[in-house]
Amino acid sequence: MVYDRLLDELGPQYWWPADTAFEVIVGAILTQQTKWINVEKAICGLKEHCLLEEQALADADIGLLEDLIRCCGFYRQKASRIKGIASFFAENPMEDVFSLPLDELRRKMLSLKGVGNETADSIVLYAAGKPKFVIDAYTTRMMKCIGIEGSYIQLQQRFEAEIPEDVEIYKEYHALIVEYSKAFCGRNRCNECILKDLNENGY
DNA sequence: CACCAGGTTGACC
DNA sequence: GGTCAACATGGT
Repeated sequence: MVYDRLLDELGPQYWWPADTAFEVIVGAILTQQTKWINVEKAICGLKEHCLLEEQALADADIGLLEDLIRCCGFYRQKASRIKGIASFFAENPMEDVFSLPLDELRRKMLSLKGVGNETADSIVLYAAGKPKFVIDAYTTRMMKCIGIEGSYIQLQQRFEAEIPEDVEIYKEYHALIVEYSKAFCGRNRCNECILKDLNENGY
């Protein structure tokens, strides 16, 4: 299995690095098309200003937010989006929202501005701890390299059908694919070994 | 200097 | 249903 090989080669990644579920959610928006190192800087600044909390972030000055997250790019839309999402969770306690059935929770997250498929699944998996496999650009490219193309949902269904429905495995596998791709794959092609392994030994 | 990073949205077909 | 420009900074 590719999962076992990646785990063996790279070791556990322990994603998502964050102190709280709310930090995961904010980070999920900030990391869109952005290197994690820049997200860490922004998270750090938000923490210094005690803004990594639902009500505080919801009430924060938009100009201050823009300054604090400028290093993440798309800073104007991201500032208004994390503020909007903070307002939602200030009104709807996370514990209540996360206790919704998985599909309902996912739809609820998708209804928030700034939350698309990947971000919704990152929140469901890494913040709420429920089994939804996250498909990102690296995963999409890896699949394309072995001849499998499809919509986000189609790729996700394929993964979820191939591997055990286990939150810890979902978390690690996605993280491993990202780290492996960053280390060994080019922009338009994947490492030959993993492709061969995927074809011959399965996910 | 060109290219890309752990995407999403709204407009349009 | 799908495609596509726009969104923006920081590092190689």
